[in-house]
Amino acid sequence: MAEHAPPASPEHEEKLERLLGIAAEIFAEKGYHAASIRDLSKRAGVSLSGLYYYFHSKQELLLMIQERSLRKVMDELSRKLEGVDRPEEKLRTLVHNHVGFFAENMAAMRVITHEYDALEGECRARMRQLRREYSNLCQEILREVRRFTSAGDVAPLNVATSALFGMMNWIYAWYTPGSNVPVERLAEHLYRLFTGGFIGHPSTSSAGRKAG
Amino acid sequence: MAEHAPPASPEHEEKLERLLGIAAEIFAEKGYHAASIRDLSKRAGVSLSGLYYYFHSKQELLLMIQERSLRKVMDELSRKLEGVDRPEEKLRTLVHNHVGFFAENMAAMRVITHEYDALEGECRARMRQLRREYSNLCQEILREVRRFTSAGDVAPLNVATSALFGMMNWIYAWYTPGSNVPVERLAEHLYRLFTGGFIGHPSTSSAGRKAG
DNA sequence: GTCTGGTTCGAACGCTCGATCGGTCAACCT
DNA sequence: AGGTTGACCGATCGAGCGTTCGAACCAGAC
Repeated sequence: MAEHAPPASPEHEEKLERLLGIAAEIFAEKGYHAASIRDLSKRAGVSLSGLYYYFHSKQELLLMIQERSLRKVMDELSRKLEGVDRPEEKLRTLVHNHVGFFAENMAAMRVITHEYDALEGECRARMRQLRREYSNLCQEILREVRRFTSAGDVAPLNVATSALFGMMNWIYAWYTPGSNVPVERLAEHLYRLFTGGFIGHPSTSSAGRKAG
Repeated sequence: MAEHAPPASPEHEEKLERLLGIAAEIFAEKGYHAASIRDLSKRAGVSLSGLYYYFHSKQELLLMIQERSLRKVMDELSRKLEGVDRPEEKLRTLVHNHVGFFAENMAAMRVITHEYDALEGECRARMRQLRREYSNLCQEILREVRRFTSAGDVAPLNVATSALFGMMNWIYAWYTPGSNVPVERLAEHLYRLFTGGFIGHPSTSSAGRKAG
């Protein structure tokens, strides 16, 4: 192993990022197993064997796409959470960050949610760890929200967490960015649906801004 | 076409159902493209070519799994909805039916939600139609709920519908039947989360049963 | 016994896939 | 000028894929 160690030169990293982006698009379109390295070769304008200079295997390519993207989501969330104290506002930040990143980076996010099972062995373990971290962070925020509001035990925390991720991740199945529902509005809708529910409760809650 | 028309004899149908069940399991485990007809051949104890007596192609096999399963869900829902008048109860019935069928038929439901894009051309169109019917039914129920309750315009109906399906369909990513959360309880949790939200509203709603 | 038709099978075809290997070529260092 | 190295490529390998085809099996009817 370590046959061709990543030189990490800026140009190298730049081209790698470009390849990962194109690969994410292809994986998102056709699915990991149906997509071929030859597809990537054609669309990127790089020879088949030339691609293997940037990754060891198709598996590693998939892992890099997922790991880098999810890390970006988590890093940006951490940054945005600095200075935020109110639990409900933390939750709101998480939803907006997730949905926003999702809409702006549809291909990669689709690969994360849809091709997780395509990872094998060590690769799967690495992503499982990262996903768990993210999920735990979300669950802890929910715990705070519950403690600091009148939230009863409508559902166990893990069920609520999964439900929230379900709402957010299902976006890829129906939402097309640039539709009549802008991203920020969509995020706010999902946030309110989750906290207040479809029927909603009288007043409470944060932003009074509504109007359409 | 119509080379070997389905004789529809009881034994034929029975064996076909068995094959579809096993195929659903394999597709659910490895994904449509990663799974091979040879896998099905081995697990079913039928020769490779013998399988093609029951379907014309891998595509048709996938279509049959999805179409039959979703139709079952919809038929059973229609049956359960007979005699139900209150909109909220209709919604509750839909959620319980969907989640219940999901948990009891995990493989097929996973194939429906996860391998829809693996369908091509005519097959995709057929399933799109069926999915649209189901989704529309759900959306109409939500419309009724909104009209007959104090439900404000927390979110557009299509967003709410998609959010609900997201919550329900995401189950396959985390829930294992027979865990510490029984299916009926899970369904009720999701129903309440969706209608009342995570923070919830004072009283309202149906079943007063809570306790843990 | 033999005919018939639904059912099953072994063997093979053509194709695409992920991955490898030896080689080329410009850029840089000494 | 000679040598090293990072970046890239054409050709190819072996494996597995979906699908086909003709032959065999095996009830029950005659």
